[in-house]
Amino acid sequence: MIRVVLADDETLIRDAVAQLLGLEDDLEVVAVAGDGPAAIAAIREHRPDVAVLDLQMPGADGIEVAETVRRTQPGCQVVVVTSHGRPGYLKKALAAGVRGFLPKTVPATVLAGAVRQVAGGGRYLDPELAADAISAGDSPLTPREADVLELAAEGAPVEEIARRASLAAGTVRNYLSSAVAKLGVSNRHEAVRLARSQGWI
Amino acid sequence: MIRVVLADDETLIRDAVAQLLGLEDDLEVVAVAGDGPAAIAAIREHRPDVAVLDLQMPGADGIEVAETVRRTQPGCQVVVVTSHGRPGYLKKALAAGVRGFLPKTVPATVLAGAVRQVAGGGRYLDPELAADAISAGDSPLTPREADVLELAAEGAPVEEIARRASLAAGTVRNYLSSAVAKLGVSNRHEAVRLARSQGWI
DNA sequence: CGGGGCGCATGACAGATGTCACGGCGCACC
DNA sequence: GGTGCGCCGTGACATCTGTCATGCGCCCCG
Repeated sequence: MIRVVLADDETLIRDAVAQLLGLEDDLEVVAVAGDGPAAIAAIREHRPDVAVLDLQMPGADGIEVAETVRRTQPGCQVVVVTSHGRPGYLKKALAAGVRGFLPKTVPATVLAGAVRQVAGGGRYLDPELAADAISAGDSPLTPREADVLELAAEGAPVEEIARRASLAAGTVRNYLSSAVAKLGVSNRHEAVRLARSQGWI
Repeated sequence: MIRVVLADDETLIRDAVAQLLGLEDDLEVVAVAGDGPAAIAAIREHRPDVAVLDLQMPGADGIEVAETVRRTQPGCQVVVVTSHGRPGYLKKALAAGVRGFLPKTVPATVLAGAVRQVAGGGRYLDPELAADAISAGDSPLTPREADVLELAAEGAPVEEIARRASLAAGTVRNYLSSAVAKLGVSNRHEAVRLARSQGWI
């Protein structure tokens, strides 16, 4: 019997997926959680074989939880499920020791299969996402460029970004400018959108 | 027995929720669909008592589907489920004849209860969302302001917005300026974010 | 040890944006 | 039949952005 802890912030989805996994003969959902910290606590307490984590959760996202789990409980394998299949997310997830990664667009049987796969020491990556991640390449942005672009994401003016990043306004403009150039777009907002879609910020 | 058609673009969620509803003694999921047009076709073919629709779907969103259903099959009641509980969405949904509206954060039992409620001719609105929608008030934006703001949402420059809206650049600036003033924010991007969060665009 | 990349900053300039004032047109409501 | 409001536009101005050139210091790698 494979013991599973499930975390997703949407109760309806959590209940439904828990039901669904519970119907499999060899799977048992031993606990569920609605946010990152609760997931960490549940995994610590119930010591499951596999943790199925939503990528987007309040408190701590699936990747942060995965990192904690890897450090504190190497025996627990992590599968991440997400609505947003950004290439950068898959890379970060793999770096965090995640063994399974799939979008919510897959059929239920695939999730069950992935859980079995990682429980047996294997891996399961969604082929589409894996192909995207490989072909997408790494982020061309330097760390500071990414920082600044992230602060620019909410439409804040340069001056406010500068304050929040403890930089001079001119420096912020330079970073934004080089990010825009690297991404081949025409203004900061398109740069934000592109970087977001790739999971670079 | 209440016959249900379920539509959601994420297969995993669709499968899971279908399972879950199917476990209820008095509910029967007679068809599922993964996008708007497929939902319309499935409802036309299977003539369910209740249609449970995700708000975000490719092709036609839950509200468009609801409008079609109301026109062509008044006997089929619609419940809309969403990840994004924007006040404006609830208003639009009610205007489209939707009888039930709830976020995906509710427990599974609530969804089943809502389905029964609307099947019996009643309504079910999530109390939180209903309160938000009432207190949020209507959009202060004029139709054209909303149009222009929507076109500005992707970070397009004024000139492009003007072309796409068939307006003079100065007029676009005026609309953006008045939208920014009405929303009490400091630039167009914050205006877009606020209007988005309220479901006004 | 000498590049080369990166972080940080300044200054200057063109172009885009936000603001304000103003005017005309059409429509609905009193 | 006026009065208001929304819609559409122009022009001018201050400010913000995007771009470019340039400089300094740091650290890593060959």
